[in-house]
Amino acid sequence: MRCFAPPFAKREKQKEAAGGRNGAYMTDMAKELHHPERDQIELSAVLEALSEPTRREIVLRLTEEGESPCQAFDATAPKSNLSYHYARLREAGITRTRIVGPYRMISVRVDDLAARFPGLLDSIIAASRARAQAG
Amino acid sequence: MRCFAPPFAKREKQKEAAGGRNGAYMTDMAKELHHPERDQIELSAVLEALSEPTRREIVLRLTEEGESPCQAFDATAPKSNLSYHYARLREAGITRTRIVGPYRMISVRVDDLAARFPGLLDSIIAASRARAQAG
DNA sequence: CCGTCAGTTCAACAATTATTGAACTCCTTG
DNA sequence: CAAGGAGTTCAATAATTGTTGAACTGACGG
Repeated sequence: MRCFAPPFAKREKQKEAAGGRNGAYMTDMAKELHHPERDQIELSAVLEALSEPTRREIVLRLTEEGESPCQAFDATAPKSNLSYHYARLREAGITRTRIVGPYRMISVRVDDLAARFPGLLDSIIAASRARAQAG
Repeated sequence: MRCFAPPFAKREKQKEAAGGRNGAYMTDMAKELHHPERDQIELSAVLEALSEPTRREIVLRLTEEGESPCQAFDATAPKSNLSYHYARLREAGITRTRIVGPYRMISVRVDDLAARFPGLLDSIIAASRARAQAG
């Protein structure tokens, strides 16, 4: 946690104009993201994460295309909404995200999920595919 | 919908005492409950319903013991909370409830779920069993 | 350094979920 | 009919989820 960032002179001006924010962002946007260990992946978190349609679509496409840049999903939803969904998927142990310069590559932890909950991801993917084809 | 129930004289008194409720319950508590048709069962609803631990426990026990009276789960949570969970399971198409006098028998729609999302319920049950044994 | 881009964080907001306890409805029995 | 039991409904509440847009951070190139 870096808490000694210098004052943002430019930001002070913008704050006055936008009239929105108090306090500074002091969050450390790390170069390595946290992922739960395989044995920490919880069934409830996985089921809940995958019950949401946007997140299920992301996972479906990732299983079809393999590791992809987050950018590949830009047309799916606004950036900040996607950030939220990526975080939910990652925290649930469903995806892995690695930082490559200004980009992020995201992939499904297929092996971990299969080891942890055999058949679960496959059945959800299959159901999603059937739905996508019928729709 | 029965809308011509007589005024509840006794209830009027209790309302004064309890100081809580306005208006009459006019909901028709039918003898037959609505269940979605097999092809109306939605993946999101199923995943979300089963992401909740109490509901998952109910379903797990039902698959082990077969159709059971709701009473069998009385120790799991308070009655009103159970009513809520039963309704969520039923609406999601996961369980079937039939009314037998003052009792309700509840069962899992195993065949429907298997037909609709092959392998899904099995993998969730298996994961829940593994968890129950480890816990 | 500045400007741009990729993606995140934040706060606000609306919607939804899960829980609670009292009142309710329906059924059964005496 | 009254009483009791099974289970539901209702309204209130707290917590959580999903969305939004502005501000932010870090990387990169000129």
